[in-house]
Amino acid sequence: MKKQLESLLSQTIKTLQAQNVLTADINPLVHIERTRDVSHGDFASNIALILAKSAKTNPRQLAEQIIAEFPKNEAILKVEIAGAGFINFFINSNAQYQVIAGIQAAGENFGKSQIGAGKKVQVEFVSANPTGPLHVGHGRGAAYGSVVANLLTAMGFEVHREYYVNDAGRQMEILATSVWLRYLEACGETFTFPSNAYRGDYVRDIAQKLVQQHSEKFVHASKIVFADLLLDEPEGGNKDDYIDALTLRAKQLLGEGYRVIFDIGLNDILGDIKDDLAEFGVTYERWFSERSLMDDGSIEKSLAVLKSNGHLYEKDGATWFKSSELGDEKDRVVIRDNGQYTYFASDIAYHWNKLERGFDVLIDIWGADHHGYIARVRAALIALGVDETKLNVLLVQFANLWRGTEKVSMSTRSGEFVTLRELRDEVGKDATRFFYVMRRSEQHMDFDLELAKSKSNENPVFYVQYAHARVCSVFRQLPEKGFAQDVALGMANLAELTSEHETALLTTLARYPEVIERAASQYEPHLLINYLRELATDFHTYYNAHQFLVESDTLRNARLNLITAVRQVLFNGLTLLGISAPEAM
RNA sequence: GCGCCCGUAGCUCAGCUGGAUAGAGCGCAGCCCUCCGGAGGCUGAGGUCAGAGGUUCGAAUCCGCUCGGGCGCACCA
Repeated sequence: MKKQLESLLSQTIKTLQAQNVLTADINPLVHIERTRDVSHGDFASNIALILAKSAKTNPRQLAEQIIAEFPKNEAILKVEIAGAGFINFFINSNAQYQVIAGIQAAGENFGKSQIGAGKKVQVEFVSANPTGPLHVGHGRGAAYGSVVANLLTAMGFEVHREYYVNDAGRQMEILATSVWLRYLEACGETFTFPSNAYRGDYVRDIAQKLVQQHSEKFVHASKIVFADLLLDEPEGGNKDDYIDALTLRAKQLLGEGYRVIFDIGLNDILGDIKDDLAEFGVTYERWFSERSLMDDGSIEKSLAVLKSNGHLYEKDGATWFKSSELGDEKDRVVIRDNGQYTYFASDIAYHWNKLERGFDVLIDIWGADHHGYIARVRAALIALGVDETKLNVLLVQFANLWRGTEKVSMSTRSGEFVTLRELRDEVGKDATRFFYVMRRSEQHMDFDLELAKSKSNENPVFYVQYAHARVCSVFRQLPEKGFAQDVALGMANLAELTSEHETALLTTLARYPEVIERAASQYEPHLLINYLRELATDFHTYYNAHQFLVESDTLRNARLNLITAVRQVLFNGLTLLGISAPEAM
């Protein structure tokens, strides 16, 4: 309906241009919006206000002319001018009922479109280092990314979900070293655990597996391991230098064995992350290995291109990228003075690789603490000579956990962070996903565990799911009362749905495709959440005000068709969110 | 210090790319209710949209400034 009005309106504009009422050179963005107040009709346009100036007339007069030329249409009851020059459209009530048939016909496809047909979108999200379990910060990115991907899929895009695995680099080496040290402890060696190593219990668990699989094969006496090392930070040294030195020592002592330990750590943690995300309803088409970019020469190749384009230089033994010339605040190192690539170097290669795979749109979902990274990645893409406008970086702010009025303290340093798995175990998948995407992603959010768990109307997840269950409950009672649904009879008598609750529901249902399109195109899943809460509210209000299972066969079946449509839309929306639509609760 | 994000009811948050009287939930005040699931219903109070400017027919929304909060400014990822 909205689309129809928009196209009729732009037709009208063209007509007026042909009549020289409006100049031909303007090409206004015709925009129809739903009214907030019923006295303003169903839809409204501000087009006259926008064009009045260029038409050298006043808005109300222009609106007059627009209405005069507006094509006649059966669905439109009347068109009015209001206020400063708004054009209000009143829809024929018969047209309002069509949404029920539309929902029935489309079923699970209601709300989907083909706007993105033929376009490939890649969504990269989470991509946490496999150095430990996912925590609640990653959880928000996971929920957000997967819903954005679902929304884009519903718009007809070919969506490719990807997790970039940092399976190379210093952090992973520190993990491997940490595993080895815990392994040594398990084998009876005693020493002071480095301050910069990974201290989580999961490291001990992995070390234990190492013991089981390889017994004492990798044991070296702590005397030798720690011989002639630098000082650790608590002793007045530098913790980074210390752990790097220890890693080097590990490689020397272990030889090939170092890689075995490294891979055990990597595979164990990555496996855990994969399970965790799968249980959270988050799936990927591909887990992209950073190491593969080193192995196949991609990093070398992309740096070579940068070099030949004159964007690299040497300074202090390191190789720098001149990102400051391309919008970044300073230049960045791509090869360290010890010859190792920085994380940024592989990221350049990775983003180049993404574009070479032919995606029309790249979406990167990052934690908000990485925002400083955007400029340099963009700079790199420009320097490589590829279309950097395809890259969209979406930032997700952190979530604070609350238990009622108590803030749950989290500090990564002490290892006392709350994991995503713990959160899911306590709150459940549905509520976790719902709460994570309930707020705009770039908004800091408070996540109340007590509220998320509560079975009451204050809990929005419960409220929405309960609306779905309630419709199902009505249908369970149908045979108990000796009735059976007659869909055709109901469709033929939709005109009996005349109460304000019913017309409100009809409008809300009709809005669904618009909401999905907007949520998808702006990457804002919270719009869908808000919509579902409104739909649930409309339904509960209706439920409280009217008996559905009335004696009249025509009215009863009309109402059953309406609530069937409600159930379908609730189901479709919840499914896009990756949340279940229970039939009873 | 520089950069990015944010500031809307007591609290948590919406606000449809600049529109009509700024909304919802919770909380608060009052009233009603014994009906398909009481996991109710109705009404009300509550706002300098952080502040002061600018852009225009029109600003919570756009632009520059001030204040306040978060984050980032590595040869870490």
